[in-house]
Amino acid sequence: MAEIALSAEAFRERVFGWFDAHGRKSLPWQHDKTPYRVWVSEIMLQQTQVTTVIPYFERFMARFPDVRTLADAPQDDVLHLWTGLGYYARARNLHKAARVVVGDHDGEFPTHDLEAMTALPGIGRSTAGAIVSISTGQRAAILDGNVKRVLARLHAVEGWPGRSDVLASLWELAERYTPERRLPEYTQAMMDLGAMICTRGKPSCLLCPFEDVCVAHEQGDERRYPGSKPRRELPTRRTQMLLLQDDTGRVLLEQRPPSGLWGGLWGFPQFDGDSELHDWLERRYRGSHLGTAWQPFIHTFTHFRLEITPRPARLSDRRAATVAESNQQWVDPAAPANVGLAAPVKTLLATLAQAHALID
DNA sequence: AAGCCGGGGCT
DNA sequence: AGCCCAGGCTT
Repeated sequence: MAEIALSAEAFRERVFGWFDAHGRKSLPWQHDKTPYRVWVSEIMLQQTQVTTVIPYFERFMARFPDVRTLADAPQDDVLHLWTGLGYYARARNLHKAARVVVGDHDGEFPTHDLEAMTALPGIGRSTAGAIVSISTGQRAAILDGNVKRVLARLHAVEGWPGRSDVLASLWELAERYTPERRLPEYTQAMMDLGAMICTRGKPSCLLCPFEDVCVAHEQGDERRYPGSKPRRELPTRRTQMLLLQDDTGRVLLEQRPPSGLWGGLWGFPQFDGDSELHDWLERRYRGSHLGTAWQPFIHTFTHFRLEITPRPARLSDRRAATVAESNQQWVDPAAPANVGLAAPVKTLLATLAQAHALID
């Protein structure tokens, strides 16, 4: 992490200056900022964008105007108003937490006690900080996705925030900058900066109050921060592709199912293993001669690697080639019909066209 | 530490 | 068609 040429106090002053001029001040949960309303909004906003949340929040408040109403309601009613928002554990936890607040805290959120707040189902460290700072003005830090992005770029914090050391650095910065006054404004401002200026893809650095001190901006590489999740090693699947030729050199293609991998494209008959291949060949093209397998090769997708073993084979019976089902066709490898071909299939056809004479 | 939850918006 | 989003919980 790099330090910046700006004191914590100077940082706050710029945050407030920017918020007063440009921050959001009229979202539905920004008036009547009771712990209850702020809580519901924060839970709804977890992993969910503001514009999506607004109508849900309005309906929820109309039906459950306070924590006791919510606690008294059947869970089905709560889930009903959550339908379409996703992450339904949020709704179940919300309902549970309402009952805890009513049962254990006399209907009042324990906003004087961050630990008691985080003990409520569905409220972690950041959400607790948001509820407390926004609804009571007490000093409490937040570190949601927006603030992570702002701070990671400002200080060029390396690494993926899923790592505990990176997260600890970001929390340290969050705590450092959190002011003593105007907590509701500060908290909202930091989230607004992340959502409106320091956006993930194309940040508006020209409009940012920290354009002159931001280390990521100085590096000209804002998108490098926060570090992205390290890609897991891709799993490898294996498949065999049957290159079945008739005695004129034409090869059999089948159309794949309309959806899924290579949906609707044409490819060679594919098999997971030898026995499936043998069974199929025996049943459909009895007496065909299966040649020596070609060298397997790898085709990479976004989410897995496919090891393809080409299996050349030759029809014994010339008449079989004249019979093709509707999802099959015999094509000349040198001039395949004008249909969609998956990349490795296209490659194999080209190879086949060249190596034609070698296949027996 | 990693997987999971989920619909919607964005590129 | 992925990737990401005002995270937190479970394993």
